Amino acid sequence: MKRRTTSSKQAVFNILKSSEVALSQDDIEKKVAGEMNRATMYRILNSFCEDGHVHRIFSDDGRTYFAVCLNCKENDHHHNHVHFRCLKCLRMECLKEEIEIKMPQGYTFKDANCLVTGYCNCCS
Amino acid sequence: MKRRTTSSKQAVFNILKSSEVALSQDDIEKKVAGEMNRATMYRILNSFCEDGHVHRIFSDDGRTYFAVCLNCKENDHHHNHVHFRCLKCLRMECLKEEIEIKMPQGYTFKDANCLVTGYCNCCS
DNA sequence: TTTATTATTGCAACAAAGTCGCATTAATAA
DNA sequence: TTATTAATGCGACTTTGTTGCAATAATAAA
Repeated sequence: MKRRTTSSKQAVFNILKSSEVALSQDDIEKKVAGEMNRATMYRILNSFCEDGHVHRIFSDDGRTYFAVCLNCKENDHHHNHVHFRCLKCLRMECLKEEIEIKMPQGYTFKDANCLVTGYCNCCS
Repeated sequence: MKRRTTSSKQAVFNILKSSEVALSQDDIEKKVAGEMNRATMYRILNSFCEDGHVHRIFSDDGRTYFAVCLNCKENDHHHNHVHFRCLKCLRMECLKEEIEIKMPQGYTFKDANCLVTGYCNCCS
């Protein structure tokens, strides 16, 4: 299934790319110009994740956030950096810090999703 | 609002206590003897979390898992240990390892939810 | 440039997790 | 034993996310 370039995809990608924080589908819907179907947007976001352009962050607020992969090379996605969600301004951002996880004997690591909540420097 | 001891609460707590893995509401419903209303169970689980007897794990499968606090003292809950979910047997367990997260300047830490996916020693 | 192919979109319906109001039941205190 | 109010069950609801299907449009082929 070869991917096709569409204006919807470009719009979503530009919003993600120009955002300094991770965005939920809801956030993106508010930022996008005009109308875009929710199902379509989820399909776009899912395809970005599959293709490795974007990564998901599963938050404790029940939403999934999306952010462009900055330090990930093609075929080398390391998502074991820490995400931070401010409990006051609700912004979700990627922290620089990476965590090292020693897996127990016999366990195989696949992916990590590390979320820290608290207050950012503006809200502390 | 003083808490009251009920058989439903005891049942849920015993299930959580005797489980070596973290359980979702769905998991508990399957294990509980007889019927228990879903809303009731969520209320029970939420009260356990509020009281600090149980902690939540937000998983990438969209569910919330619950586990008794083992190494947490009253008023000192440190949930910055790592959780692991096996992609094959779907078990969710608490790993011993604790992570240290250096917060950026001005940020306040509140809680951490760190989930690793992969394959456990049985499924590797 | 025109046509054929098939990825993408929008719509509506659906699914699952979790919450909430309200009347009823039952644990605890008086 | 009675009064108080926390806990329960029920049903309706919300939110996040997915899916089938017909219509549309991006790309390849002619």
